[in-house]
Amino acid sequence: MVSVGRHSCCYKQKLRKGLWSPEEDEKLIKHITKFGHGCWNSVLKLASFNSLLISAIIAHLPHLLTFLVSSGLERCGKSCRLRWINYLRPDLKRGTFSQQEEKLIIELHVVLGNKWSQIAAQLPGRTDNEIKNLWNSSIKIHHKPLSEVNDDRKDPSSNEKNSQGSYLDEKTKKAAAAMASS
DNA sequence: AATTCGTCCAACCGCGATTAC
DNA sequence: GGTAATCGCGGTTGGACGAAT
Repeated sequence: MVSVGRHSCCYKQKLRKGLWSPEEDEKLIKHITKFGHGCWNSVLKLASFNSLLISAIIAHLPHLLTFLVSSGLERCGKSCRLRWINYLRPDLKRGTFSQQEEKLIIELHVVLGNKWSQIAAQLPGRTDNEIKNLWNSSIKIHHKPLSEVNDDRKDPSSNEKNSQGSYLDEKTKKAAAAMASS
């Protein structure tokens, strides 16, 4: 079985790697707006198809060559998926995490461990990658037992601990526990 | 002003799970 | 049922950038 860590298409074709350019972002957004984001490999396949179509057209329109070729998305589906999820999705919040969000992450981590995608599911507008980065860069270093964290971060204006000494509401806690057990 | 160091974050890699043929 | 392709996740890396020297 071929290792799929790096898609076979990435070996067969000379696909781009590294940082995304604004043009590539625009191309990906356009594609997803048009075709949706259910099948990530279609991004590449359709982009390739478009390239073929475009090639036929530009054979007669040489002056359009530069623009049309540059519009091809030479990325594998996996890379496109990641870019969309972590950066281009319209519902992303971006910006710094609030104290409330940090507390929630810490508490969810106690229940879920390194299940970043499940933690991210409890934080609308945040990605698993963002949360993972936050954890690895700051929270992990200063991580203390939850009781100490609560003492340190107590903010009377916004958050009241519930009866369990937790900032998680019961609904969220139940959801987290259910996910952890399943 | 130049260099080194540390931090942050976007993106890649490898793997397991799932789906398609 | 077996194999290949695809998806999604978590771990890790590398580069950009600011702070310190």
